Amino acid sequence: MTSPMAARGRDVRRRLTAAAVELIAEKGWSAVSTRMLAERAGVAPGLVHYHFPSLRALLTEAAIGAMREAVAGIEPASDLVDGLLGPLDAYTGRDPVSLVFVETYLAATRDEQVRSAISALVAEFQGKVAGWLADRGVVAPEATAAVLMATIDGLMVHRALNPMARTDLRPVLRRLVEGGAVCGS
Amino acid sequence: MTSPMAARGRDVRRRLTAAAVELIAEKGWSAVSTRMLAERAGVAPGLVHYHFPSLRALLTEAAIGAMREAVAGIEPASDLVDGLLGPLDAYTGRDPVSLVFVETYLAATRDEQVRSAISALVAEFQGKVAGWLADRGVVAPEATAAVLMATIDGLMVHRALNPMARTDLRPVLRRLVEGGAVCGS
DNA sequence: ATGCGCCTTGGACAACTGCCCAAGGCGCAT
DNA sequence: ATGCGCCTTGGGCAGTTGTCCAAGGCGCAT
Repeated sequence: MTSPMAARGRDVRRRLTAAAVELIAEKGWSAVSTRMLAERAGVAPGLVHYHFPSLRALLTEAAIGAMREAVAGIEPASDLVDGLLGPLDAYTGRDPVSLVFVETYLAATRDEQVRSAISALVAEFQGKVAGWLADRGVVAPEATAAVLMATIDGLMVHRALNPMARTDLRPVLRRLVEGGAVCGS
Repeated sequence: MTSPMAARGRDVRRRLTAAAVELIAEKGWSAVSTRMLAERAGVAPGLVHYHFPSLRALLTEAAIGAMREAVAGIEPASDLVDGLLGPLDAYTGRDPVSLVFVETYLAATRDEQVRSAISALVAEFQGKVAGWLADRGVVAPEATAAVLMATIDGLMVHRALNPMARTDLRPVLRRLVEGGAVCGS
């Protein structure tokens, strides 16, 4: 199906996007350079522009791929707060995934292509969460999902500044999803 | 008290920090250059390193000053959600203030000096909000304040991607501060 | 008018940037 | 062994970067 050379090419592509995710987190989106990328991926500098049309295209593809992957692993649990905070525990605000999320949010502000891609990703996941909330009888599931997602992203950012115990926060977050249902019923 | 020359010097300093805030928002923290800054401030390039020891020092001072100023204007209202969302209405996620906040959060990840300054600023304001919450009988005021601040910052970021009506979100946010008090009483 | 401080200018420096390209390597069919 | 495609290399290009610095300007006391 594929020649050994083509397989090697695909491997280089993968190594470059992996290096991009690392470096976006470490240095920041606009501080990542082609030569940095090549060195981290263990390839020659010229390869970056052979496999990708531009540096921006590489960063965009890498970041969106990483975000899509991170979000794909989240499934509805019986306890929604625990289910959503579980992944959050792994994301300290200083890990690559958290930082790539925030860096990409900011990049979206300055690049329409990134903005539309991220916007779609967030909207899709938010819709999924809204569905889970609706199943549980939470009122205003759409708005609640929007607030819940924003809170999680905000907590990731704030935790990088000032690590806080997730356990203390859990009962407060529960108000978001229970306040509308339990309290009113 | 001050000579005309010294006054001129102070004016240049102010123009440079103002330009820094604009450019951090427009281009991103690490994409701001000395010459960009000088041009925007209307001064010669060499002046940047006369008035500031380094580019990083200028960006840090400018960003922290802008954040301190933005936070200083927030006072407790009778309705806390309205009081905190009022300023949020002005911050669309694409205005200089919102972007400087997020950019500086990320810069704090890579610069210990920025991190400690921002951490103190956030902690101080969070403590103030926790006090307001405690006055209103909200349970777990500290944790609630932490979640509330994170939610507001998260909403700023998400609104830049996908503008959403603030009015729809307000009742959901109210659960955060009322769930603990009203529901239980 | 001489000297002192502070502010300002514009250019120099080496290092780095994104992007491009001639030259070569490799696997494979002919 | 010859040719074809894809992948790879390293260097070149023009432009930008942070930082520094000699030279000059200005207000003011002497």
